[in-house]
Amino acid sequence: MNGSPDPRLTGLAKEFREALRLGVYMFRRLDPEGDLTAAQLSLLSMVSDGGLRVGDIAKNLGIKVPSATEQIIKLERAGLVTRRPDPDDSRAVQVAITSAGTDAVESANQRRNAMVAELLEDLSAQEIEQLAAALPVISKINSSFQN
Amino acid sequence: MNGSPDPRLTGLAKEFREALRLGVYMFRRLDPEGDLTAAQLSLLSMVSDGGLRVGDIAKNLGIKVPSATEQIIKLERAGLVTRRPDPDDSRAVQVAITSAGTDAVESANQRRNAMVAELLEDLSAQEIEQLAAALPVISKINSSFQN
DNA sequence: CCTAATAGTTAGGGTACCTAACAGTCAAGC
DNA sequence: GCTTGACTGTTAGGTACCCTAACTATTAGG
Repeated sequence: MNGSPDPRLTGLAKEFREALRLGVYMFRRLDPEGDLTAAQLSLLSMVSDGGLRVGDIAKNLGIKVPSATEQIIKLERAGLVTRRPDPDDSRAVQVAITSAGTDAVESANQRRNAMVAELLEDLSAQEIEQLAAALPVISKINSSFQN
Repeated sequence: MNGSPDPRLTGLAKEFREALRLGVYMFRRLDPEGDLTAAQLSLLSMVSDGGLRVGDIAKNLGIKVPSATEQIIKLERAGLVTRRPDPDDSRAVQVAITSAGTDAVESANQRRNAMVAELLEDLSAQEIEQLAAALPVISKINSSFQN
């Protein structure tokens, strides 16, 4: 917005970007084979709490609508979600999870969470505290970036 | 290593995975157009402190050797790195940054750091503290995952 | 030497994004 | 009521970045 960056913030920004980069690789390697991909799991988790429209899914995932459509069609072909026109607005499409989808999310999340939990076991109590405290901050930064 | 996950860690693991997912999208969207891509910048930053072999680059980036070769060739074509056989081992290839590469890293980092710094400006002092404290923990988790 | 291990490259393939162009539906104003 | 413009998705075509498998070249051990 303005043009005068605080030098201290710039240093933190650099570290933060480095952590993000590491996170990208970590996230990628968290993908067990023969399972849902990370992108599919993210989408499926999102609709598991209730049906959503394609546009909302795209917005929440931070991707464009055509990319969301593509993923949704794949999941539909796999029998994990259903697509039907929104009764209130025939332009829109409601995406809902199937019971097979629920099962898939369940087991995929469980497996990945176990993988991560195992990594967290090596942390000290203080480190766990520090990590837990920072996660909401990261979410906040992300949502302010959505604009 | 064992089979009894601490339920508290599992909860944190879930939140952490979600933060990672957000981080992935954030990192990607940090890519200004007409600039280096995130992957290219990561690689280029890595060799900017001194020449490295292809295999080392791949290992540090957490990708396979052919993927590294591909990126390196692109960067070479763009005049940002040079490739030459390692004098001590003709099988190996030394990758070094050029002055144009150094300039590109410099400006790309500066631009991205400024973007992130701007996001950080919206945080409270406490949130900044919390974020700063967690970054080393994230790095630690990542390096323990490399194994 | 000859064989096994090591370092990269090439070839072929897949996922997940993107923009641009399109079709269908809704809503507002004349 | 019909047209116009805004909105919701889908289709088409393209790109970035990663992978495995197969190959070449070099090194090192027996």
